[in-house]
Amino acid sequence: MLKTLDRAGYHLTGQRRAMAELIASRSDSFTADDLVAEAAEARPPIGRATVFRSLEIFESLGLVERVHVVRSDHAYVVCDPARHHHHLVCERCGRNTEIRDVGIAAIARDLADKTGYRVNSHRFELFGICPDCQTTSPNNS
Amino acid sequence: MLKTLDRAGYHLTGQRRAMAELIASRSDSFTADDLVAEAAEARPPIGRATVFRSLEIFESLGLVERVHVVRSDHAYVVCDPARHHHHLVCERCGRNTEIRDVGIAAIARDLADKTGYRVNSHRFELFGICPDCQTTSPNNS
DNA sequence: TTTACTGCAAACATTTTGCAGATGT
DNA sequence: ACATCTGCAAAATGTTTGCAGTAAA
Repeated sequence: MLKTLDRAGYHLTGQRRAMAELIASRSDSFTADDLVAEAAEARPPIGRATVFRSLEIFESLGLVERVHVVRSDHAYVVCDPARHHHHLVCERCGRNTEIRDVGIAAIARDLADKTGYRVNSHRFELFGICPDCQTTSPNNS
Repeated sequence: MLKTLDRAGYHLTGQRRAMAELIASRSDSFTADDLVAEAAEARPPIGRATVFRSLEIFESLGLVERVHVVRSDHAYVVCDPARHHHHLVCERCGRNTEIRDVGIAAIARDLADKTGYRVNSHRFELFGICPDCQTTSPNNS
């Protein structure tokens, strides 16, 4: 992650290292605000503005991605920037599973043919309940 | 559209009728703010708060849907509430083409098997350039 | 040493809310 | 008549920006 930042010409500041650590240690999705809260505790502490600025950079490098979580927009998830992929997010705990391409690209190509659109990108996100949450507390609609 | 509102027990006020008309006349995607501007001109004029409240209702009834347009979140598109579908949005003009299910459901089912998640919903959105915009002004990155 | 980065606090944009009065049923 | 709906303006969110100081290269 740091390597990606460095390679892109960004300074490796203490804050960005701390950000990378905070983000990397997350297996679930998180909001900018979650991060702001944690970041204030980090060493060195990271200000709100910097969190947003970093997220922007991280996103532009494909290290994190914004997903459209039900009932609360703008969550982020960690990504492997190298591969095209999609996300499967647990609606209960926020856990995120990265999905390799599974034939969506072919469907997109097919739709391009049928509609005449030139399809530049697509977004495929799945929401559900992860295995762990299915066993724990099966209550909750 | 009005019928759907009525059947759901909502009052058919002048504002809601006007909203329905504004929305129905759109073949492209629009932001809440677009609508606020138009709504102020409508008769009867519709206030900001009412636009948001109406959009919320319309969305809950499946009459419109929020899509995650690149470079500007929170656009809305008109929907057929009866059918499961996806959206293909033109990045240039905002035009929206509704896509019937094209095998995504099967993929989702397959992923549920592989990951152990109970998949409740998915979101599949495509972005590109519509046929018209491809011929008109082919400049613009 | 030079330019990028950071924090702060203020500015912004967007959406929500309380309340008194208007309106649909 | 009664509950719902509306507008307004204020408040709550969420994100961005200007600027003076700080730190990386």
